[in-house]
Amino acid sequence: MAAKRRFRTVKGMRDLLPGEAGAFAQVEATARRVFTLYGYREVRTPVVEDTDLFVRGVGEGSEIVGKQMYTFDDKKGRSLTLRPEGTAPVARAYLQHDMASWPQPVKVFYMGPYFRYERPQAGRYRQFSQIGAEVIGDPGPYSDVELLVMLLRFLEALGFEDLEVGLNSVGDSECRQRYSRRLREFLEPRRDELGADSRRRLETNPLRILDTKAPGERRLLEAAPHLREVLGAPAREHFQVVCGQLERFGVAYRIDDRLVRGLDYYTRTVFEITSGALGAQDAILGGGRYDGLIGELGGPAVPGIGFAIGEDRLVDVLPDSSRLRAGRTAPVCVISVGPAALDVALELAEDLRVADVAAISELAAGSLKAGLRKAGRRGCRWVVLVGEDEIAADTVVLRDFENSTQETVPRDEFVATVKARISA
RNA sequence: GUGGAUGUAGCUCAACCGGUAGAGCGCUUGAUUGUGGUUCAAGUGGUUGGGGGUUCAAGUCCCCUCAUCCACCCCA
Repeated sequence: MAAKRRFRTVKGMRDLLPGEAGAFAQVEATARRVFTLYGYREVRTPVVEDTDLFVRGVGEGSEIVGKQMYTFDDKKGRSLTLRPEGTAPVARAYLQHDMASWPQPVKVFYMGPYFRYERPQAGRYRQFSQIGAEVIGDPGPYSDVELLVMLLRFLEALGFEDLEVGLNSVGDSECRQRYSRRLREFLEPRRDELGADSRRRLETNPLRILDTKAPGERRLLEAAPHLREVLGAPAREHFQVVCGQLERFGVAYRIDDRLVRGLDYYTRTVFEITSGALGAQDAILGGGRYDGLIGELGGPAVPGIGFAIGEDRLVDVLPDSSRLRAGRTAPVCVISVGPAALDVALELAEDLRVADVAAISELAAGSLKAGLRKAGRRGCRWVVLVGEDEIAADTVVLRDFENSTQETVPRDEFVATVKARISA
């Protein structure tokens, strides 16, 4: 390698170059538009939080808290953490700013970078982008439905068609405890059929055994008791309303008994949307209800529900229609023929921008030929040319690459002419 | 944290059984005077990820290391 000691991105982190960054911007703009349509408002919380917020919020038993956090001490010895997820910070903000005194429920959305120290892989980075939304303060199932419908609307707006919506209910904490006990009773006698990971989880978090990928364990679990069979009446009714309403709104979903999520705060409704076009990390979004989280953080018993979209994964499988609308450079390129017209070229480009026409100026070109070649490669369709002749005649040349035609127009009319040609 | 694969020019790749690197794309310039895309020509570009070893000789074999990718795990 020519430059062996050149700096590069840190492991698990990446640069988004113009093409990719354009797709991200497109996705974010769509999210803002659709979520705003549903009455959600954007919030931005800090990237760094008190470590304890995640320990308490996400759960000590979770893998995230256990081994994936970027945690460090600041100069005063406070333990801080780069946020690994977005719900706990929003819940914190809800309490800190007493949003309980706002009209309930509070509906917010947010987007930005998150950090998890994991081994990078397809669709998994140490810094990744999430777009999330939360509804805090309504315990009812209709909020679940509206949130899911909004999500589908958003994906539809981006041109997605064949996505799998998985749905389940993990019940309230009493149901979960009851179920954990049953599952343990069922699996304990078959302990030696389980892998090391699952055996460990048998003690710590039996529910997580459900989403194992090991074929042998999956077969074993077919005979296991179902989570939804032990749901208490309130959780069961909640889930029934959610399912019924989703059907009413034409949302195609699949009930997935094995769908349990890794963050400890989830209760009742949980969901996940996957894409077959991704690799092993096929979840492009996941979420659920967290009726106990705010209480866990020291607040009142306020229920909530939300989701997080893995923007990197979403962009990976973004339909071409959305991708094309992203990118795009300026359609007009202003070239000076020879150095004598540089100042005029600069001025002409500025005239266009003042008139709201995106223009790129080609000021570094050597020959006119080189300038035209660059304009073409940059994807510009029109070129405005000025040289000594044009300055003398007070005109500019407007060339149309697509039709290989050009016209000479008076300088004081060129902006209007360019606008007319572009919109034609 | 565990396992597998791969590291040769800015990018995508080639180099038979070890004989001191090559193509395409890109970039720059030119094909008469101020006109792109196609074509043609020339130029640019590499201590073969790094270190050590074996050998007369290593991109090629061995060891170490680093990085990337994929999977487990985890989850968005």
